[in-house]
Amino acid sequence: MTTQTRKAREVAEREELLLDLAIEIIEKHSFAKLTMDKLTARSEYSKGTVYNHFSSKEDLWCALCARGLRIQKSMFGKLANFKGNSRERILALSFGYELFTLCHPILTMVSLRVMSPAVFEKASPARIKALSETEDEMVEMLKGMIETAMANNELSRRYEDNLYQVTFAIWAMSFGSVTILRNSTPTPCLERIDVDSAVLINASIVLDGLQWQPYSWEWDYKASWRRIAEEVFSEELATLNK
Amino acid sequence: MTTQTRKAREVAEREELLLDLAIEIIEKHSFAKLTMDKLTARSEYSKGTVYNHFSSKEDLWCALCARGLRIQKSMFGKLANFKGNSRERILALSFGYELFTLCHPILTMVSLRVMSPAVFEKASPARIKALSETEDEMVEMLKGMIETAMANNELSRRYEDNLYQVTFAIWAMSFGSVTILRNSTPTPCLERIDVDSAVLINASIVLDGLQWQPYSWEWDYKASWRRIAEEVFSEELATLNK
DNA sequence: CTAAATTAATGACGAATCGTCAAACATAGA
DNA sequence: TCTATGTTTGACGATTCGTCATTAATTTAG
Repeated sequence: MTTQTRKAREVAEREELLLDLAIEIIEKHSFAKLTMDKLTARSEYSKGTVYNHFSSKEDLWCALCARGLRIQKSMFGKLANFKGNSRERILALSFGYELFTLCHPILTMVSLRVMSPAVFEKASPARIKALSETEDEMVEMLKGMIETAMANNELSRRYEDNLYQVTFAIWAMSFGSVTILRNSTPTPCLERIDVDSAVLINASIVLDGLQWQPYSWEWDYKASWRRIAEEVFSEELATLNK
Repeated sequence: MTTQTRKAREVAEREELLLDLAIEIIEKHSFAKLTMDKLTARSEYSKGTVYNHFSSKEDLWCALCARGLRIQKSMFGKLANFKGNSRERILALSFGYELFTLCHPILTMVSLRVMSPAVFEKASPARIKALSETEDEMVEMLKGMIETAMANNELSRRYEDNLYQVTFAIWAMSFGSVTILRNSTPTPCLERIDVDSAVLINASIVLDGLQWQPYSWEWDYKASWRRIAEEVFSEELATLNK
């Protein structure tokens, strides 16, 4: 029915609007200051309506997290037409993830917070389903790239029988590096490393460890890093430096 | 004065007691259910006294986090008398960190939560100082091990001029692996890897990438992992399996 | 086009929580 | 014993969460 779909679209649009407002509140004040009352007050709707969208505060958090994952996925999708060797393409993923955390620090912080059973228990099932599906799609994308490279003999066959282990290694290093860099309190260790290249170096160490060719000493991956910035993510970088 | 020190000791003991109770509350209910009122009710003190210890709820979180770091540090201290090559000793650190998250899941969860500027802003300065000092001590311990190994030519000299970068790489991989494994929602990727050896494998990939000798294919690090369990952490493992 | 039925929006309200502070209490020294 | 200093108490105001009876809007049936 056309009225049905119109209604659904309006609801979806309102939800996006509410998420925009929620982000605005966190930006202006802080994560703790995001309350349902404030969100209601800032919107042109009432509390009940807000609760029609988000079954609880935790559900709102998950909705923000889901938006973050949607953005990540769309950023990863951009490297479909990026030409480069398989290692460069993996690096592009790491680049994209770091760039996401820079462009959307609030959504990043939210994902970190949401990562806990206590939160999931209070979120609506539909929300959780959407969330984990998007996550799986991204994992599968990374795994697909590893599979192809393995078929082409570009990395060690030692982990051939469990590609998910390799996926996990790359994922864990990206996540760990970026999370510590961007969310940790300032510490002497972090002050003494080059923040701009830390993620590239860490990814390179992992890829070297997987004997993923060409090795870091056989190829100028700093140049690749710059090329990824220009050819894939110029748009995001422009808005970031505006 | 002896009364002074007695007073101070009593206060410190009471603080530890309150932390025990806080953990108990989170264990029995959930992180969100830990309220100052409940903590007060469960203790034999009043709200004002509890607030004499913790300037805010966030300060209480930081206190829990500080306890976690103290425990981690004491666990790392245990491997002073562990005999093994330098790679095995690094692995023992990863093992210790993972074991900590298994023995103290609540403290681990808290550390993750606390990792945000918004929380630190509401914690007392003294608490933050204690926290970051303990953290630095652990980073320096790891860095020291890397330094020694570098001096003995046991890993690539490529990162010689910035040992903190190597420190960060190992730290990021350990943190990322454990955090995703233990805090993430169940996802197909994680269901298809061997959770018990994932941290060892990821650490091995990083160490191979650093060309840290002997390589993972030249040495039975699974045996090292078992040896670490027996020789260093048998005590903790016993309480874990009780 | 009107009236009934269904669906959506509203905001006042109860319960729970945070952090404060004037008053009660305890302790140490004169 | 009495005073000065420090500690403990719990009632209280201010917020916040989530609910639900009431009101408004929309759809359907006649």
